[in-house]
This record gives sequence, structure tokens and C-alpha cells, in this order.
Amino acid sequence: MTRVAGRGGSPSAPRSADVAQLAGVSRKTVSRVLNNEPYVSDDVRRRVIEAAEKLGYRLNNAARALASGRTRSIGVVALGTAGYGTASLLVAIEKAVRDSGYALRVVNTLDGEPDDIARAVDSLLDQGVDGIIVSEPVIEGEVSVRVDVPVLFLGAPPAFGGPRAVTASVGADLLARAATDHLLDLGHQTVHHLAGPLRWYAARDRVEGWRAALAARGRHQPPLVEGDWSADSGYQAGRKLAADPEVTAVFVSGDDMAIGLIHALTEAGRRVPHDVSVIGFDGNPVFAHVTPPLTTVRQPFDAAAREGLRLLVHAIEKPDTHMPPASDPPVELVVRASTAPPPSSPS
Amino acid sequence: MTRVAGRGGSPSAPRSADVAQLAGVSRKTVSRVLNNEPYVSDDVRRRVIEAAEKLGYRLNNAARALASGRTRSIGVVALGTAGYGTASLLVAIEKAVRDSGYALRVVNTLDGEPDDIARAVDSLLDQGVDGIIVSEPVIEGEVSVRVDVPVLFLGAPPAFGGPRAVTASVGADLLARAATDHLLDLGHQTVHHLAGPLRWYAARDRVEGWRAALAARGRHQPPLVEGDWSADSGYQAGRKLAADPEVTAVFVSGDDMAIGLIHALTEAGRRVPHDVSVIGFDGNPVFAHVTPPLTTVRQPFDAAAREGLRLLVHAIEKPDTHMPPASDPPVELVVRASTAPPPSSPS
DNA sequence: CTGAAAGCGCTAACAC
DNA sequence: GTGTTAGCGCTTTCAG
Repeated sequence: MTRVAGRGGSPSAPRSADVAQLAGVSRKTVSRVLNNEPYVSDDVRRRVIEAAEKLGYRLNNAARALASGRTRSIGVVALGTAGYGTASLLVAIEKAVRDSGYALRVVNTLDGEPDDIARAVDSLLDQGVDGIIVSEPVIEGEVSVRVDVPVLFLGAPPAFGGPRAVTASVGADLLARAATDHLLDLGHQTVHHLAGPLRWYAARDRVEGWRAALAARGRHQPPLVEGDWSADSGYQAGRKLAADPEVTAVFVSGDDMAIGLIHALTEAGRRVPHDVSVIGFDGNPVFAHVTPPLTTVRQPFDAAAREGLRLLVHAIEKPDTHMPPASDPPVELVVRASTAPPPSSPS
Repeated sequence: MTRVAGRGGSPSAPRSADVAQLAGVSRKTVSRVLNNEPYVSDDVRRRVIEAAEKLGYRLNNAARALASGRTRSIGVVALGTAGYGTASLLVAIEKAVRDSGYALRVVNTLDGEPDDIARAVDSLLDQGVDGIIVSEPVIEGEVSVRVDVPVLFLGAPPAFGGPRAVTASVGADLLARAATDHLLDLGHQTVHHLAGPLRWYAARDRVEGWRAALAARGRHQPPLVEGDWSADSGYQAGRKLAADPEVTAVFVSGDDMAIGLIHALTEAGRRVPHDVSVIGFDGNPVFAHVTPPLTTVRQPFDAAAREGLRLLVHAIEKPDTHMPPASDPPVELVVRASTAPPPSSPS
């Protein structure tokens, strides 16, 4: 009862022994109740919970982690850019992690380079996490860290990553295909593509989807243009594309780039969508209010995060059992006014 | 040497005793070296570091936290919306936290309501953090959690929060004032304001700045309009404002809302900036590429986060010493093309 | 400058 | 159903 401050922590924070004493049980029983373990009588359970509440007891996570070998936390390596896509994905991940009963630790990388990712993973490992999510992996190089916890690669192929790696699709290829098909359905002979940096899996997946859509109808595949996700890079690309009269439809790998592209096109006298149709990628709602309102495909951030987390948690908690692979997330096309039939079309 | 797997963790992860043995020193000395404590000879230091590297030794954070009473981590309560502003702030916070040598734990709230914040703070406390950052506090209600670690309120007045609360300004009032002054300097008789939800401190601070700018020149203060940060709400507000011929200049409390507002204005036949000038708030670079390119003020996310963290870390590490309050972050006006002199002005 | 002993608060294994 | 015992791997205190 007359306990003075612990060596480091706040003065006289109650310990499980205090709860045990007040409830008239052993410490282990307190532990059982607080961990929702079976084989505790309802009466005892109630008493323990009441005692804990009365004391304002809070389980000490460090002690728990030390004793159990599990931190109950998951680390995410995110991209330190505040774009709508990456930010939405992080929000979705946070929710999925929290819903799974884990705590979330975040480390950002500047540009997702393998070295950066390795550093981030390393720092997560230092902190002690039960699992890691790499939210935007890049394709080049190898992440050179020995990892002994499961790692979820969101949107990367299974080949990438070491042992205990799991992957979940964000459905980028399907989304890209739907976007391209939308343009083709409108009557365009072919569709140009402004991609993200090809070092990114996200960018590559979308290129794949675009290629697949074109190939499925036997259409010509124009050379692709590469941007860096920014609106500025979209603008630069747009200036080039505007000079080519063959261009009547462009699928752009991100809403921001699409806005930059439209800017350049308009500036060059090519009206959108009258002369050139443009479809974006992400689904940022603000672009319903620009001129012209941007047609786009909405990324299923929540579904992808939830599904990925299901896999990761499974890998953490039941490493030996098998888990069916994730189903593809839904495709959602948001048709607004930046796409239309081609100019010469008998619409 | 023949140690089998610890009870929980990965098989035979090296412990400090292993490093100590290899380096021929005591465990305490290993601890000293790894914590950069003084009073270790360079020779010993080198030997320990080499041994640690050779073994791939990683300090066990749970044990360290348990023994020291410090987790070396900081928790942030963020807003679970993927807007440019909140996302940028989170990125800035992550960097500042990492640079300070702490790990970052994130809990999002849906809308920043006091209850939500209380829940989030509680979960952070459960996890065990040395300090907490509430990144977007709302004004109503009281956060009803007993907190025994320092809390940083970004952009909230000192009055808010319990003991050990520190606050840092994001300079919202100054920014708002600069935005309003810009419009006034252009020759507008007065400036209307589309605010964010007034439950937010962020929204209120901007209102203050707007009022102050108007008052300083003895201008009429039109009634303010309240949005919810979304472009849609900006559009709704714009439909109302468009009907009022007195409106020639609007300061909008967020870029997205400004885009929605411009949309509505344009739709109603009021040209921007010819008939009505609009200035946003945030500094999202994508809006340099819309029509018209949006004039805005850039929020100093990095400076605010850095400054706030300096204060928080100080409160954590040297609770008894005084720390000078933060200086105001810089004001950066980004003049593009959505603002111009008023229609009747003899420009 | 370095080491020995003690203990942080919890959970795992096993006994009852 | 419940209690006992023994650590998890580190830092702290204090002695040299």
C-alpha cells in the first residue's frame, strides 16, 4: 500500500499486484481477466474488473511485451508525401490495424528507395514490432535487412521480400484496365498513358492494366510517358503530348498528374474533353469541382488495407496454418466530365 | 552459448550478455556504450560496438522500457481525413519525432470530437508513450482523461489541457491576416470569409486573423460562412455568396473549399478573379494547375511541428526547467491568379 | 572508468 | 477454476 514511485515511471502507478490484492485473487488471475482468457469464473472476472477500474489500473505494455515476446504493435513504412493517395492509404491502414487490436508505429521514407525502406524497416525492428507493412514498395534493388517478423507488401508481387512475406493487391491493374476500357468504350482508337515513376510497383501495375486493356482489343500501344506523381510533372508531360495530334485520350496514373496534364493541354489549345479525354487515378473528391470535373477511378484503400491486414495478422498469430489469398478489391469508376467520345467520332 | 529460443521471441536473438561476453566486458558496460553514456574508454567502446555488430545485436526495447520507465516513443492523435493539410502535418510530425530520437505511434480520430480524442489519448496511454501530440484539437468540451505525460496541443491556446500541457502555434492567425491583407491591398473594400467548422481551433484562429486584418483598417466585417473543409461544402457556400453582389473578395479557410467555392461562383456567372477574388489556405501545389491557379497561403507545417516537438521533448526530458515559448512560424503568401483588384477598381 | 546485484511488471509453465 | 514459481533482458544503484 505504501509504495513509493517506481524507479522511472510516474509516481505509484498501480500494478497488477495492487489489483490482485483489492480483488482478493492472485496476480495471474488478474492477468487472465485482462487478457480475456477462459477459465475464470464470472464472479472473479467482475471483481477484478471493478478493482482495476477503481484503481485506474493500466496494464504496463513494456512488461507485457517483455514477458510475452509480443509487442502487439505493427509498424508501417509509409511514403512521406502528403498526396491524397498515400495519405488515404495510411488512414485506411491505421484503421485496419486498430481494428485488429494492434497499435500502429509509423516511419516515413522520403521517396521509397530500397535503402530508405531498409532503414525504415530496421528502425521498426529496433522498436520491436510483431509485423511490418510496406505500403508503397518500389521495384528496384533489394531491401537488405534480415527480418524475422511477417512483412506485408501492399501491391507488390509475391516474389518480392524474404521469408514470411505476404502480399495483398490494391487492384491497381484492374482499376487501370477499367480506366482504359472506359476510354476505349467511348470510341477512342487508342489510349495514351502517363505513368508514375516506373520504379514503383504501383506505377507498373497500372501500366500492366493499361497494356492489357489495349491488347485485349488489339489496339496500338503508344509509347508511355513517365511522370513523378506531381501535378508539375503532369504539366510537363502534357506539353509534349499536346503537340501530338494523334493523342485523343490519356489515362493518367494519378489525379494530381492528370490536373497538370489538363492544364498543359488546355494551354496548348487542346480542349478537354472535346479534343482530348483525360482520366485520372485515385478518386480525390476535390476534383469534382475543377474545370472540367475529372473522371477518375477510385482506389479501394479501405478494402485493400483490411484485406492485407487480415493476411498479416494471420501470419503473425498462426504462422503455420494456411490462409486463402485475398480476393481482388472492387473497381469503382467515377465518370465526370473530362472524358468524352473522340473529336471525329460520329457521336 | 547453447541458448534455446526465448519463450516468445525469435529463436536465440542475441542478448546484451552475449555481446558483453564477446567483448570481454560486463553487461552494464554494453549498456553504457549503447546508450552513449560517458565514462567508457574508446577502446572498450569500439570493442563493444564491434561485438554487437558481429552478433547482429538489437537492443530489446520492451526490456529497456520496463527497466527505465521510458518508452522513447511519442503518440500522436491525428485526424483520419486524408486532406492535404492534415496529411502534411502528420508527415511533418513524423519527421520531427524521428529527428528527436523518438518512435511515433499514431491513432486517428474520425472527426476530432472531444470524446474521440479522449479515446485516442487513452489508447496511447495504454500503449505507453512518453508524450502525446494532439494535432488538430477541437474547441468544444473537455478531454476527460487523466494524463500523466506531457501533451502538446498544436494550434490550441494554453488554456486547453491539463497539467504538463504545452502548446505551439501553427501561425494560423498570422496566415489568415496575411491572406486578408493581400485582398485588401488589392483594393477590395472588404473581404468575406468562408471558415472551417468553428468547433476547430484551426478554424477559429483563422477567423481571428481575418477579423484582425479587417479591424486594423476599420473595414466592415461581413457575416462569416461556415463550411466543413470539403470542396462540396465550399461549393454550397459559393452558391450563397454568388447571389450577393457585394461580394468581391473571399478568404477561404482551406484550398479544397476554395476550389468548391470557385466552382459555384463560376457556375453562377461570376468570374474569378475578374468579378470575385478568392484566396485559399494550405498551399497544396496541385492547385497551381487549375483554372484559375489558386492564390493561397502556405502553412508552415515543418516549422510548426519542429517547434512543437522541441517544446514537448523538453517537457519530457527536463520537466522542471523553463523553456522559452515558440516563436511564430513564417508566413508565406503564394500569389497565383485567383486574386485581382475589384471589378470597379481603377486599376 | 568499470562491475555486481537487484528488480522493473508482467506472463508462461506447471501444480493444485 | 485458480495459485505458485520463475524468468523475459534491460537499467539502476552503489561499490569499487
